[in-house]
Parts: sequence; C-alpha cells; structure tokens
Amino acid sequence: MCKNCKGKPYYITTAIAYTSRKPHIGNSYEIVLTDAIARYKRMLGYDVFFQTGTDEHGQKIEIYAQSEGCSPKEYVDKVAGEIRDICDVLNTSYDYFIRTTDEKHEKTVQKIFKKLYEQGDIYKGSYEGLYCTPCESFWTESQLVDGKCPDCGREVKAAKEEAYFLKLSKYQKQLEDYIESHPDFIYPESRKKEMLNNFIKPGLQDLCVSRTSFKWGIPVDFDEGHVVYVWIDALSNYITSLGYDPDGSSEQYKKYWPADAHIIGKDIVRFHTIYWPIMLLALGEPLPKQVYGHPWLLFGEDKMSKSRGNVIYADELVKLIGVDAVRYYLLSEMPFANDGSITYETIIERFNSDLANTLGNLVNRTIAMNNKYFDGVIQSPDTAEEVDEDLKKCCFDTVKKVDECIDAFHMSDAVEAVINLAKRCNKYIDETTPWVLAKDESTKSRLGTVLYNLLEAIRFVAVLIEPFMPDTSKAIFEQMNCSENSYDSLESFGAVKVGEKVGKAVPIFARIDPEKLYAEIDEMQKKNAENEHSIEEVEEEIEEIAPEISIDDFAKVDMRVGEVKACEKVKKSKKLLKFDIDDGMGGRTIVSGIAQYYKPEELVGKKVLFVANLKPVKLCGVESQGMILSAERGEDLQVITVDEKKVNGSKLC
RNA sequence: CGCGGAGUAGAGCAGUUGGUAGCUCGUCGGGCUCAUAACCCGGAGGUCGUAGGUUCAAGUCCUAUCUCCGCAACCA
Repeated sequence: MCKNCKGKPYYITTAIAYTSRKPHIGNSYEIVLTDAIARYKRMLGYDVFFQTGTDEHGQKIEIYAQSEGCSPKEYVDKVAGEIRDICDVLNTSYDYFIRTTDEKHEKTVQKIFKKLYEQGDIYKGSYEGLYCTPCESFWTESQLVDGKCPDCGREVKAAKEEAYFLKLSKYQKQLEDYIESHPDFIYPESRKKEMLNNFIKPGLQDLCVSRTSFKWGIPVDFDEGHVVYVWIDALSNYITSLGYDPDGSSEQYKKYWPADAHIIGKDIVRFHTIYWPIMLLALGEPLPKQVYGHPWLLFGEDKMSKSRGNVIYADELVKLIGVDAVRYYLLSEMPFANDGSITYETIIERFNSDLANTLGNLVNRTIAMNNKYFDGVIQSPDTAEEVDEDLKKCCFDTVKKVDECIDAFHMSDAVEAVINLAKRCNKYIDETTPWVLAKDESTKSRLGTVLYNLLEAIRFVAVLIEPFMPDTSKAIFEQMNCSENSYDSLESFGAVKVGEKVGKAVPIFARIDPEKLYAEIDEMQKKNAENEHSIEEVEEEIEEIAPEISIDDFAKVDMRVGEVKACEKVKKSKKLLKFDIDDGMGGRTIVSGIAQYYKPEELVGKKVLFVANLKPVKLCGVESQGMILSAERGEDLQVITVDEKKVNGSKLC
C-alpha cells in the first residue's frame, strides 16, 4: 500500500470559473473530476489542498452588469454565489474557494506585477493599430470592414495605446526545455504536441498584460489608468491563495507549491502551459508538476447553449436523480481524451444498469440474505473454496486497478473497475447459491462463509467508491453496520466484524422509470422558460443601427450585380469559399467566409450583390477582390440574390 | 504539403512491445429465485474507413487515399 504518501502534501486545483453566467453541467464536470481525485488522494493519506474558485474581472462582466442594471461587484457576487452553490450541491470537498476580487488576491497580483516590471520582465510598450474611439477598440488592418471599424462602421485612425507586455520570448527556451524534460507536464500527449508545434517552436510573441480600455480589473498601482489584464490576474490565483508574496511567502505556500495538478478544460491549455509557467519562471518559482486538459461534455452532438434550449444545470439534475448519480454519470461517461456526450437516454441507462441493478441490488440482496438466514448476525468464515479465493483476488486486483487509473486521470476506467467488482460479487452469489445452502443445516456454516465474503467484498466496493460517490459509500457502510472504511484496511481481506448485526436492507438506488423522468424534465424546462430572460437573449437581439452617414459616405461604396460562374472551397480553410464572379468587366475573384452555410454548387448561376471597390486582400493565399453581400442574424446567414435578368455589372443606387 | 488525433458488431467504447477480435448497453435463447421484473450463463451480430506493401503471422508496422474531430489560420 502507500506508505510514503502519508502526510505528503498534494495540491490540486480546478480552473477558476468565469463569473459571466451560471455554469451548465458540462462546466461542472471539472469540479467533480477534481474532487474525485482529491478525495482519493486524501484517502491514501496525502495532505491534500484542493482549490477552486471564480475569475471575476474583465470587460465582459462590466457589460453584463450594465445590462442587468447593477454594479460589476454586485453582479459578480451573485454569479459567484451560484457557482459556489453548484459546487456544494455536487458535494465537492474543496478546501478553499478563491475569488479574484478577494482583497488578498488583488494586493498580491499588484505586487507580482510590480516585481516583474521592476526586474524588466514586464515593459511598457504600446499597442499599435487602428483605433476606433467610440468603441475603444484596436483593430488590425485585416479586421477592418471597408477600411472602417467592423463593429460600428465608423472611421478608425492609426493610434497607439500604452500597454504593458510580458517578455515571453526571454523564457521560451527554458520553457521548451522544461516541457521536453518533463514528459508528463502536459497531459494528454496530443495537447503537448499542439502547444510545442503551434506556439512555442514558431516563437512566442510578448504578451499584452494590461488594458486601459476598461475599469473592472485590478489597477496597476504605479500607473493610473492601467488595469491588469486577465492573464496575470487569473492565473496567479493558484499561488495568491496559498500566501505567495514576492516579499516572503507563507508557510502554507512553501508546503503546497508547486501544485501537483491543475485540472483545466482543453480550451485553456495554452494559458496554463505557456503563459503561466513563464510567469512562474520570471518570478523564480517552481512550475506545477502536471496540467491535465480534459475534454468537453456535449449535449448529444451539440454544444450546450441556452439558445438551443438544451442546457442542463447540475443542480437541476441533482434534484431529479440525486448527487451521487450525477457524479457517477459525469465520471463514468466522460472519456479521457475525447469529448463526451450527455443524453437523458444514457443517464437513465447508466443509472439503472450500473447503480440500481448491479450495485444497489447487490447490496440489497446480500443484506437481505444475512437478515433472512442469520437474523442479521455476521457469521465467521470457516470454510474455504476456490471461488472464495477468486473473489478475494478480484478485490485486491480492483484496488490496484483503481489506483493506476486515477493516477493516469482515466476516471471512467477507475469507476468501471469498481462496478466490475460488484459484478463479480453478483456472479459469486450465483456460483455459491446461498438459497440452496440455506435449505440444509449441514451447509449452514458454508452459507455463513459465503455471506461473510460477500459483505467483505462489498466493503471493498464501498471504500473504493467513496471518491466518486461519497454519500453512497456512507449509505453502504451504514447498512452493513460497519465502520472500517479506511483505505489501509484494504490491505487484507477480513475487516468485517464477526458477530455484529447488519442493518435493515433498504434499496440505495431505486430504478428510474424513463417516462416519469421525462415528464419531470418537461415540467422543469417549462418552469425555466417562464422565468428566463437570459443574457444570451440580450445578445441575440437585432443589432443596433449604425451611426448616421451622409449620402456621400454611401456613394463611396460601389455595389454591383454579378453572376457566380464558379465556386469552390478554398483549400485548407474551413469557412472560405472562392467565387469566380462575372462582373461584366472581365470577371473577378471574391472569397467569402460562408462555407458553413452554403455548398459551393448551390450558388453557381445565381446573381449576387458585391462590393466592387473594396481593397483586395489575400485570404488563405487567395486574393479576394470584393465582398459578397449577405444578411446575417445570429447563427443564420443568407446571401442576397437578385433577379436573373439583371445585367452583370449593374451598379446599385 | 501548418500541427495533432480518430475511423473496430445496432449504439457507445477497449485493444499494451504484431501471434486465434473484446467490454458495456440493446437484442434473442436458457438458468435461478436471495434481491430493485433484478441476478447468472449462452447465441446472433464486425472482411477492425479504403487500396496496396512488409511478415510464417497485422486492428496493431510501412505507403497511398477518403472521411470526421481538435489546435492554428481564417469570416472583407
């Protein structure tokens, strides 16, 4: 067993959740996954520190707060509360919940920023680009529409914004060496290759770490007007909470840092394996041992979103099927490297098959037999047969298997291993046929042995399942009237006490009736629809009318009718279609990013409208000499077509 | 030729260093009755994306090709 992990510190974190809105169940996977690992390590004897929390700054939050008519702080308090509630509803055992609006965090971030500035790793530079004053935004040449701001259509002017930059390039080599020499640092492997090949090897660009365009952030204390931009603020949560301080860190920090594992979504691997390590290198602190970028949980094939009406929230699902069932589902259904998918069908399937039939029924029938045949009194195991040895072996093998799986973050395999042990127990019952043994007084002692072995094997199950389903583990121990739930007790077979009386047999998981569940879901969704006026809806409202322009402004845009002669996908691109347009003037090529809405052949022969005097640009290597007009609303897009008889090249007026 | 991953029974997935193709759910048949119409056993169902090649032997190695996905690029 694990002798050298007793009392050893183990620091594990989730990413901090952005407080823009209530997270759906896909977002909640991470905290359950991390919780299971934390609980397991605790059981092994590690001195675990498990941290989660919320990321609460940024322009987006400013905007959301405004649309809700409250201050950013009020908004963030509300959402952070919801997020914390979900963590609690999911019975997660975090030791600390950090908020980036905590005073201690803000103070430390300012110190970190200053330290990096003073030692020259952060320098003041400027963000050069084309600036749209009303929008307070910078654009690159290629982002402009008609040479104007793509957001509001107004003029932009070349401008510089002061900003602070972190010298990533300085530490590039050091980071690359670290990644190469620590093969487990980025996990899974494919993510590591992505980072190395796409970002690090081609060369890192210095990172902009401050903004002046919004206020809701941690102020740079030595330069008024500047606010620390997301990276340094959010990422440093992992150390500010522990008491890191450039002027001398706390004992707690020295004990737990570096982190053993950062559990994060695959979308933010880049920040955690490039920016964060470089910040730490610059600060002279050790790097985290491992970063696991887990996959996403999708609804069926689709991403979850309010506008699709397929959002499932963790707390609602908990109301329907219970905490442990939700935890079990998330852990067992999510593959290790690919995205998982959630459907009510599979939820029911897994619940009924694994939890009710296999596990719940096993406990129920075993306890019931003990009561029925021995009035609940646990008998001494006096006989031994080959099947018994096989059962014991399976118990020990399962302990080992679970350990290996969790170390490799293969949670679904770990969970499956425990369920397989329960299956082995069910088989054991069939092999030993206790009901036959009960008929004859001469086989009574064998019967007692069989039931003893079953109880002990179930005890193994109950111990091993604690990290995944803590309440269920407890419930099993209660029914067995047993308290020996330590991991160390799994070193040998036989901790169940002879002579004790088991409790009453009460089903732990009642089978789900699919129709009943669907009815409940319908009702819940109806209720939600009634009191939902979500932020997402606000976003999807029709766009505001752009500022007024004069007839002269309009006259600058030369729009013409053209006929699509040919159309094909631009190689190596996802969204681009290349059009050959007959413009009545010898033809031209236009590239348009509408490949996900149209198949190339659909538009051939159609007369379309295009902007004829737009400055040509290259897109994915193809020169585009104009812009095809289309109407867009949310996820929907349609190319504007005109009457077949219109002459190619006709000018719009 | 930007980087990487994946294509295996109706569905969802395993298949380590090449050596008789497995698991879960579903389905069909059988057994049992302690238990939550549950549990146990067995059957059917796959030319392992396609085409070549290496080998005594390939899902597993090599080459080509198709399709999907992730990251990057990109939405004039």
